[in-house]
Amino acid sequence: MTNPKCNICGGEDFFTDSGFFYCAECQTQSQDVREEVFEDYFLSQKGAVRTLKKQSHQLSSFSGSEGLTSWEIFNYIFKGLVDEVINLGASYQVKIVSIQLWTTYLYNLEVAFTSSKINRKPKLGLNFKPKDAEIVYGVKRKRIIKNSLIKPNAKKKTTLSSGSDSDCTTTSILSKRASARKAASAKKALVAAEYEKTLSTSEGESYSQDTSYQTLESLVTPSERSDSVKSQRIKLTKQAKAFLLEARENLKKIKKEKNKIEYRRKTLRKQSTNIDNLTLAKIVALLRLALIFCKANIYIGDILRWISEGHLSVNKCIHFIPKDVKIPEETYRVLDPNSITHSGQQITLMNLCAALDIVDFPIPDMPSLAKRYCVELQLPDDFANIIQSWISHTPKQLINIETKFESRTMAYIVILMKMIFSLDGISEYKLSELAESINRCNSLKKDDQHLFVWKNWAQYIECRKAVVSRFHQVTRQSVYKDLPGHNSDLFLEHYEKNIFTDYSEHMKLGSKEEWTNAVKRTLSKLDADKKIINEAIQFPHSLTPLFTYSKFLITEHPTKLSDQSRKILANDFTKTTVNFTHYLNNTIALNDNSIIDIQPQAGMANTFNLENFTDPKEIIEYITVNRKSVRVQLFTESFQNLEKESLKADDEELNLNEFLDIISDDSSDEEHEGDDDIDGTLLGDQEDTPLVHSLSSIKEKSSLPLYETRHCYWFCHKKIESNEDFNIFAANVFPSSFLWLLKECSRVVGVTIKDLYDEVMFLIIICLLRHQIAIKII
DNA sequence: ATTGTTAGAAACCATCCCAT
DNA sequence: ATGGGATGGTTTCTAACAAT
Repeated sequence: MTNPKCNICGGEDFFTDSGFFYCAECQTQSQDVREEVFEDYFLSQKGAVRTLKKQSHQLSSFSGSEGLTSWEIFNYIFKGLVDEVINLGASYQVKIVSIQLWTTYLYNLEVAFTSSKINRKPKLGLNFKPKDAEIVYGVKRKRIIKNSLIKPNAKKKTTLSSGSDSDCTTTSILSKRASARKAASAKKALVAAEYEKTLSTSEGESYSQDTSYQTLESLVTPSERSDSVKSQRIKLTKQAKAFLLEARENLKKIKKEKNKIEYRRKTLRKQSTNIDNLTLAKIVALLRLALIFCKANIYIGDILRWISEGHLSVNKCIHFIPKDVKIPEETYRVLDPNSITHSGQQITLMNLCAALDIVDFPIPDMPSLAKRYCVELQLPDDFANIIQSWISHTPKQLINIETKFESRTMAYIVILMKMIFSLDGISEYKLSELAESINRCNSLKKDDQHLFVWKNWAQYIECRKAVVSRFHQVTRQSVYKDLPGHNSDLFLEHYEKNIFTDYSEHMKLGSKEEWTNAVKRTLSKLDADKKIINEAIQFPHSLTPLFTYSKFLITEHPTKLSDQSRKILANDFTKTTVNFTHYLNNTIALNDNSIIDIQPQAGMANTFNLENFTDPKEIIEYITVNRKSVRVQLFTESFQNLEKESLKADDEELNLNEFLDIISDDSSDEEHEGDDDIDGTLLGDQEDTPLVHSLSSIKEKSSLPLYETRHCYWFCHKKIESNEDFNIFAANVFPSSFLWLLKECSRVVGVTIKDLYDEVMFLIIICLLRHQIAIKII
């Protein structure tokens, strides 16, 4: 490689600080160098990495057979993922930002880029892999495992008695596994006397005799004379040392040997999820962080979906690593992709920011995300516009790194849907009828925009799910997870391509491989007789999966769809409008001079006003969710009015509870009035309205009610900790339409309905009430 | 005094290996 | 072969703190 030159002064010497490259001459930070180094770092592994990491060390005479350290393996993977995500539409900038994050992260781990002057060896964390220790410090793996920290007295005894290398007995706190096993057996053999003995010595003046303490402090690796490579001390990171020191103090206080073992086990276990412990999940979090900094319109949900669809090969990340490299089994552990989840990524992301001292970051473009969700859900354009302007009027201080942008954005959509349609299980269907009637009339006039019909839309969404999941395994899994699948072709095809990784080269056995092969054989056999119904269809990657896939199917494979589903999917709801009030105070003149009179009505939401549940305790029993009380409130005023009133009433923030009480009092009167009227008019009208497209049915002066649902907003506020409890609560309390919408929206985002509803509550309480941000609907 | 938030502990899950 | 241990991860509970 040719040495990069500084743009400013042409110097060729660079030093690193905190993962950034600076020209040695003029001290300017260099982006170019960074990039080149990145390429080298990533591409010519052997040379660049080791040079950067431990340039002048004798150990650099590695041969390929030595294997790679875990960092190098993750380096390949990270590089591979970054490339893939760029292919999927992210800007090239992601690569550059990735370098910065990666180097900073490694710097934090004290692995690389720690100093420009001295070439330090990578330090090891608590959960280091024996292979890393071997490569970097020449410590034999066996040796590490043999001399384990967890091992209690049994070990001490033997080492002490063996005498000679009592002070270089080692340790790795790390090989807990083997050691604990030994500890268990040692326990039996060992006995109380032994324990008394050590106790007395350790309580005594000198700890130096206690091997475990020594290990904690000196962390020396054994020198095996027979070794050609001179073994060295293993150096641990600051955090690791601090942890060990603390553990030492705490261990002093613990009397029983059994408890000591337990303590060691527990405290070490905690370290496994530490951000310092590099795992696949953290690589994905780094990738997401890079995307945030690049303002890419790619979010956790997209990454997870792409992973499951195979566009991001996290599931088979082994392919990123050169064929001839043998991966130690311990490293395989941390390559397990199965446990990467949305909430976990969110937490990891926050931890990562904390670890890297990231406090400032660009705010994602939530309006465009909202637009995207609206496209995916095929919501009307004017609906999307309202959402976008609403979001852009939300105060920025409500957003920080902990914000779950995706859920938050979707929460706006849920709330607005609820304001318009009330979603109490009744109003939305009444509105659908009204809309259909109006549409029927308008269809004669060409230019008029059609109204959004809730129930048709719901039908469309359901149909789309069903159709796509016939051909797309991932969709099938996410949508009909609980239903038994009956398309083994689809499953096998997906499995072959995206899930199965051949571990046999790297892993001992086994059992998993045999098992999966057996299942695959069986499945293949099942289908052998049948003729193949669906050839595998390759779907394009997309940020709006269901929308894109359904369009893809319609255009590319129309013959595979039934007429009816084609018809339903042909609907275009984005061109409809939710502007019901447009028709308010208007009458629609029909061709034959008959007239539909639209009468505004009070909202219908009171039908779900929990009259049945006025006493919170009843609810608790009813929904069998225990613990805290349920607070349910009902709104019947528009938010605009709320704002004015509350501003008038008090300059300071109004107590939320009082506020709610006032409102609900006001509400009850109005509602009841409206209720009766509505039922009367509506039923009468409904009977007369045939499904057929017929004007004659609409008599002169017939009237249709228009429900101004936004004047009548309800919500339930309940703090429920666990997902399961929340599901029970939701199933019992929420109207079915609302629950359905919640489920759909949360699926689009990729979170649980509880996560989404938490954000909905946050928006309502914090944004709307406390900050008094009114939304003007329509 | 009561409530809401929060970090951290504990419980739980799935996977794999090894010693028995 | 089999159960127990280690591991990385997720979810739920809890106790301490903060805010009313």
